[in-house]
Amino acid sequence: MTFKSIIDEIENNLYKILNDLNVDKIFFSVEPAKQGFGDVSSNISFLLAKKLKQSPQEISNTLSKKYNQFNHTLVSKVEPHPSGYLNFFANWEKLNQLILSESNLDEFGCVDLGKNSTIVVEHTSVNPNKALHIGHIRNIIVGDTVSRILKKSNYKVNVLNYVDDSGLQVADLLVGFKFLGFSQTPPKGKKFDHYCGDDVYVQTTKKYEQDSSLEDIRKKVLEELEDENSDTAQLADKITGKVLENQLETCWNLEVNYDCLNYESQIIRSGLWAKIFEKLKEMNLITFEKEGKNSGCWVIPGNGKEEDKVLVRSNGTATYIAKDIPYAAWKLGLLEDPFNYKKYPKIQKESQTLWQTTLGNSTETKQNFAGEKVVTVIDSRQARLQKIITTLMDNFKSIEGAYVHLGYESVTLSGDTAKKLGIDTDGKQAQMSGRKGLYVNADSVYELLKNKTITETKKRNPEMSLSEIEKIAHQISVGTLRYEMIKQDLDKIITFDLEKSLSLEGDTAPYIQYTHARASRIIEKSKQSPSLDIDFSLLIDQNELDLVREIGLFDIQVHDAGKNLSPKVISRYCHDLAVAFNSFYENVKVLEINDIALEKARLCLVYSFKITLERALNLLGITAPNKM
RNA sequence: GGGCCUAUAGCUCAGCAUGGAUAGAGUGUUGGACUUCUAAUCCAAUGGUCAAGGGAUCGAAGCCCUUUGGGCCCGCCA
Repeated sequence: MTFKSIIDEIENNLYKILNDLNVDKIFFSVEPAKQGFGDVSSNISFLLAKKLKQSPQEISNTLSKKYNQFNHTLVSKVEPHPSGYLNFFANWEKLNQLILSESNLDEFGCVDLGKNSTIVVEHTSVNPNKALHIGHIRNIIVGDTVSRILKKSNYKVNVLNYVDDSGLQVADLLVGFKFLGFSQTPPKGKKFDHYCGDDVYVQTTKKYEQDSSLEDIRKKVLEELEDENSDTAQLADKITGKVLENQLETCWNLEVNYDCLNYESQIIRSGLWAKIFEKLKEMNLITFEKEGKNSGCWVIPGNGKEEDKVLVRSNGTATYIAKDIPYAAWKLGLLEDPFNYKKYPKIQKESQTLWQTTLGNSTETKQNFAGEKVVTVIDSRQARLQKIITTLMDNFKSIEGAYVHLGYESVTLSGDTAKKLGIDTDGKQAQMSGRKGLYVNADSVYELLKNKTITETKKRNPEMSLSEIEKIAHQISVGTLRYEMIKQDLDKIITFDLEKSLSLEGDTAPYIQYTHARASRIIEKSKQSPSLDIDFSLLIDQNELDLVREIGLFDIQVHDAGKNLSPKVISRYCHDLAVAFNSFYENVKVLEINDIALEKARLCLVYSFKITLERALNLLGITAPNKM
């Protein structure tokens, strides 16, 4: 049991008291208290004030007296506060034991939101024509972190990456290679994805402005892409395959894995669209326009003042959104699966198998990556389209809310950083643009961070081997980048600045990782080994109790994060844990205190902190070194 | 014109879902703490008409309405 046990005990008893007083059920709060107001607080008296025609303070008085008549093992004192709040003080000897014991279990922090059901998380989904930039990284890290939190919340999670390998952006790349004479070999030392994005794509799109005849070529290339046997499609497969591999390397380096890759080209060739189209017609969800501006088109009628959305053009071809509908339905398992599955040839971290769809034969057994629920991570500029898909899916599937669009605001570049990249915005932040070449590559951010952290680590550990320094620097760099991407709410724009965003101090991953290193060193240096066979009543210092309490809040935070699909909840929790530990570290000595029993008790607490922080950081995809 | 998001300390952000106590962090500035379990740390000072106005409430940063500033979206492009 965790801190939640004392909350549950109080809640139960308060309900019993209400019953005694013959008061209707009300929903009061019982929450961890603010600093200086005991350990747990309830607002129950405010809510009763009107009903009982008494002041909150009087009610708190009554309730605190009554509370003592009920069974309570975890509460040592109830105190009515003059403000009206009812404050509870914990029996820390018991709570210490409960929380510290529980924290040693592997399943500590697990909650049961999913009831072992299956959920799909789709994220990344970048056109395979360029390297990943810092904006894509927000999507990837949000998606990966949410996946990890959902796993901890007892969902079986299938992580998908949709590869847009047949759109305009790919066609543009092919125009560059086939007609503008770009070599298929990048300059020495440059990754192929960087070369495609930085050079071929940017320069090709620039040429469109100068030479309008290229537009026809582009159109032709796009058409040829549809025929999988054409030379163009074969070349596209080769090039997008290489870019995709480079992109995946970037993701894997950031500790992000996937379960399956879905290719847009295959969705199109699979015939899923025709099936969904029939279904939409049968269910009367779309209409054929006989007049007006959309004459001759199949449209999804807009709600109220919303514009109708064209699904099938008057020439019979399907629009962009028409590719997303079958994919959404496929993810929810609403369609017969037309795909076979084969293994992606490269190995992911922890040797997790990465599958990919194929329309050809496969010797592998059929896989199933559909879920009862689906979370699609796409930035909120696509909110309108996603809303249409969500509504359609609600019509298809009986469980309401089965399809969720998890939106987030974009990453922009600070005025300074944009200027460094050659665009003067008058100090204002700037939207990134792949076409204009205005972006910061994820790989280069990682490299910058790594060089910085190598220098810092060397400074502090001059005797350390280079390989060890590299390993630590990697952990800190990945941590820093990942933490930056999720520490604020999804609806806040992240303004990325090459200087400021790479800080290693303050509310950053290294701050948190550092507390882990401190804890590790204490454990390493102690002659005792951490154990639960200790006298729990020895932990009485406020700094100790605050730390125990913070550890005990883990499952409550996971529940919050999982329920609201909110990664930042966990990043804040990690930060709070670290703050509590630093405060403990400054004020409470563990080693050389000439009291073995006390050292053992504190060591148990330090160990408990260390493994809880590791588990919480693991939800963020961050590992903490033992030394740094 | 319609829709979505946003406004809290000089700057970057928590808190808002579920209204209640003294509105919290980081950063910045100023000062202090390393012969100590690692100073990527800690402590102190500084800093707020919670965008503005109205409403409902015993009580609003939070709920409702209006206004304003900022961002994004609204193609038979993807």
